[in-house]
Amino acid sequence: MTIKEVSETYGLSQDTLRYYERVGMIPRVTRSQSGHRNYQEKDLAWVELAKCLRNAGLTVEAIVEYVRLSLEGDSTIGQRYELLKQQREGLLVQRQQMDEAIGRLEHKIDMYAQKLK
Amino acid sequence: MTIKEVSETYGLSQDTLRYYERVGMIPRVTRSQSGHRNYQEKDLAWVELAKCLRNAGLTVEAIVEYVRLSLEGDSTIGQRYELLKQQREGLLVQRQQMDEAIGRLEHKIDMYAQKLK
DNA sequence: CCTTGACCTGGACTTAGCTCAAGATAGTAT
DNA sequence: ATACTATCTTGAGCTAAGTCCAGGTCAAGG
Repeated sequence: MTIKEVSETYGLSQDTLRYYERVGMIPRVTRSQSGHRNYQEKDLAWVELAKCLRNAGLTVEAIVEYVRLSLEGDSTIGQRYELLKQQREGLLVQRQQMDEAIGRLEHKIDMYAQKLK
Repeated sequence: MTIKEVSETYGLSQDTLRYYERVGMIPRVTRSQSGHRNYQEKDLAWVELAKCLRNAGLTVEAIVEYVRLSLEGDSTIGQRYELLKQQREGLLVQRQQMDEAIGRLEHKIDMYAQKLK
């Protein structure tokens, strides 16, 4: 799969895909002999994971660290476990705050709806 | 309440509190005759709202717009209604993505826990 | 072959949201 | 009064996460 196709498939710009790779948010993508990226299944899986985690709010730094550990092999499983647990905690807090804000917005929306009647 | 106290109460730095006011994320705070901020109940309520919405991920821009409309009076209720509904949609999408990522993290965490046994 | 449109790399630029610094004024304790 | 701490304003600086650009290579249709 070319970078253009990946870009269209995942809704990430080509620049962003290159950036993700450059900073190590995904491992080095498979290339053709001439150097053009040719995404394989495994590359796509990394892209998908990176996109999912970024969307949820993980920092680039955290994802880079996770990928780095993953590439280092089984000796880092403990570290990856800790890292993911920590990130999950962050997301749970974040979700809590979000729910609070949503509740608040909902309440105000109802009030305004009343007034508008 | 002085800016220092507000800062400690809400966990926002004094600089951030001034910044929020400067950009219009909260209305101008009550001052003493000498010009020092002296937060009243209503000022605190704005601070609290701003903090809650920012924590949830609303942009400064959106909050500024909401505050601007609020200060303009009842004629803007319709616009505020629309604005809040839109922001709520954004948060719901965001929460969806977060839930997906949390699920994914959970799954990986379980896998690692298995391997670590 | 040759042109035209994708792709490459490296580095500069941008945007959002703070955060820090400087220089001046105010409040408070001795 | 003196000294020390808290606040004030204005404006510059910083970090994260892209985004854009220049100058060069590659590939596919005619």
